[in-house]
Amino acid sequence: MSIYDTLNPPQREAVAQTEGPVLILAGAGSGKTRVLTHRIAYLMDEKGVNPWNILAITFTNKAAQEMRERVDKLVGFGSESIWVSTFHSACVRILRRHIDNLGYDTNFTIYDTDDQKSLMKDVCRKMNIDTKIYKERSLLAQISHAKDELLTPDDMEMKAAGDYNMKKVASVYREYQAALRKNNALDFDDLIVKTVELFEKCGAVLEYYQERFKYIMVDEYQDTNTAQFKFISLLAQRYQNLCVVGDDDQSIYKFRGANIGNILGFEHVFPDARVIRLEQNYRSTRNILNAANQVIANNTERKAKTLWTENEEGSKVHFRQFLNAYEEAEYVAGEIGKLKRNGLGNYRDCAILYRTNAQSRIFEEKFIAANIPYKLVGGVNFYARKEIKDLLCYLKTINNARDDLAVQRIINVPKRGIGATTLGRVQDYADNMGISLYEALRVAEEVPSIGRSLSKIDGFVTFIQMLKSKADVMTVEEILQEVIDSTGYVAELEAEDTEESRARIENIDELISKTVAYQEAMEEQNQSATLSGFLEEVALVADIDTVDPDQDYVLLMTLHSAKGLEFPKVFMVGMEDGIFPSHMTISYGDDGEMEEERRLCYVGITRAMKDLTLTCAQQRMIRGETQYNRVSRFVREIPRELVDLGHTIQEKKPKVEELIPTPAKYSKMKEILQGRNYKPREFKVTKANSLDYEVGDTVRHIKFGVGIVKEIVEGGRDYEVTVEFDKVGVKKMFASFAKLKKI
DNA sequence: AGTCACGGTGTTTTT
DNA sequence: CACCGTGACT
Repeated sequence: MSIYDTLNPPQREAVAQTEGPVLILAGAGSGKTRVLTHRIAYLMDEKGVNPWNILAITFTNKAAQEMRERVDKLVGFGSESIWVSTFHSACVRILRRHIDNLGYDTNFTIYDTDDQKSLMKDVCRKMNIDTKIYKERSLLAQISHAKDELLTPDDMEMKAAGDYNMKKVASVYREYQAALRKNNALDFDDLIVKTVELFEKCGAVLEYYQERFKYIMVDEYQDTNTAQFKFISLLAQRYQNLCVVGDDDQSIYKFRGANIGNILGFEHVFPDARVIRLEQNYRSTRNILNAANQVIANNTERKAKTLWTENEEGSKVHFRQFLNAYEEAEYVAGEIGKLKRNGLGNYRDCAILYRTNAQSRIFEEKFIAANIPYKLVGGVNFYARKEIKDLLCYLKTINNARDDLAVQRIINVPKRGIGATTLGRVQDYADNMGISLYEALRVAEEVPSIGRSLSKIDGFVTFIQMLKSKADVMTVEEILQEVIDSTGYVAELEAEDTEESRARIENIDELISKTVAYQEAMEEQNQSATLSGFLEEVALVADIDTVDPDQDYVLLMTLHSAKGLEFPKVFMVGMEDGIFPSHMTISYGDDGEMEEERRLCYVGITRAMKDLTLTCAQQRMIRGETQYNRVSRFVREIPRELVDLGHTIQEKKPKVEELIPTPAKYSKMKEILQGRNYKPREFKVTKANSLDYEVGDTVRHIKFGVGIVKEIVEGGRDYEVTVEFDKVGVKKMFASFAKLKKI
């Protein structure tokens, strides 16, 4: 009995077809991850392919990690030398080695959306562009779209022809790229674009990676854009062993440049491609799957297919309408509470899916009130918090002093008395001399009319220089700690002593833990932990990557974030025309956009394994005004016989004071929620109450093997444990990361 | 230099 | 509603 016997015939075919281009059309829940992992195992076990020669692209880091684990279970060796990563991480890894060929330093900075916006602001100011007419947001959006399509500023200008507006955008694009280059920075889209550029410019580099990646697999292929496709096809050109897996019905990222033509036209680009369809669903009950099939059947732009399942019929799809959003949320919280109390399931079995992030708030409120642990995925990123960004900008400055944006942010944080006027003068000087802001600061005595600020600037420069010189010998954690100590950042917050400042300190502690976790992860993979490595990881994590399947909490997230996941019990909330499908699509969208919304609905429905509940409200507050929405058209597309309507409208007749929160109640809730912004959002116990081992015990570490506990020091957030290992000597580690087992 | 209050504006979705 | 940027004031 081999591991491949558990696969169905088309799955087995997909696994065994290792040579040449392969397109796997994998319906929702048809076991595509199983196919991919078994295929990798097959390549290694049966075909003797060196894992070093395999590249697998996944959509999130979390998926990458899971895939690695599952391959490990199948083959038990060698999975660490497979490249499993997202497009972005793979490109960064390549660029870190070779981007000097394009005239950047290999320690380039990665700009997030905030950084892009401030850079664009600078660019507009310099170009005298009225940001009332040309909004930074929209300029960036247009540039991003151009990059998705691999269009350069020149291309854009040519395309513009007589179009004045587009010409203007093209010139902004050009300046924006120049500014990025000056700061030795890349934005998200550049990561892909520059890698393609590198491949096209340097034949030797491309050849190296073509030789290296003899077997390439791409997951969620329907959501790749033109640039990503180019990246992949360049790599696969030589050996043509390219296997892509996707489902055109789950393409939901058109707004971000995903090119559905990549999947629909695959056979055209690779004429000898083998096409394999996986249509048996193993995930959902028959009722849920039928509902999904019926909804998606309303789309015309698709490869026709019908998923089927041998699973049981299951309960009907529940639909409930409420008077308002409060009651909707209360019902959901109630149902989940009931489930847990009756021992019919855990919190982690449940997911709340909504169209927009703004909808999460009210569920958080009700979950807090009902004492239900939850984790919010998405929304405001941890790394976007002020205190975190400040500290990261110190690290960025130390790592890449050409990053003017980072220098600008921290030069007066904490207050050093270097104000806007002084900074403006230095910036002007830098611009005139064609040097970076930081270089100008280093020679500040040559900047005219600086006056008294000179000594303050000198202090700052000395401080950064000191850190730069130490950076090579210190760990990331030590550098961060040094920044915190020398700037007095935390000390200042401690002195403030408010609810908010305490929460900020907690966040900083968490950042410290993240540096430690990073160092340990690198150690485990036998790689060295570097500052730029850490900054890169920080830039590329998605919130979904931090979901811990061992924690028992309800997940709250957008339908987009839910892609690729599955849950026994799913609540799709806010099922109203104007919310989902969105107001934008209904009023301004074309058929294509409506079909994309419908695919999003299909994705949502097919996340559910056993139980699906759709809810909506008759009345809801949006941006300060009350809206009255009809039931979503998607709900009406599900045949009646598959739906359990309950009592059509939930006539709970709430007491007035329940419906409208009293001011006192309201402000209390607000306090809780604002506090939540600063406390870790999940109900995660970072620090165990006690450890199940003590000094003198023999323990096992997943990587280091067996050792004896020498010392346990209780820190604020965690225990620091010192262990003397038989093989690798004495190591210090944090208990919650090390997962030591007493033996 | 830094803080506060006001008014205008706007988000669908994200690596 | 909530955020951001601007402008006046300390």
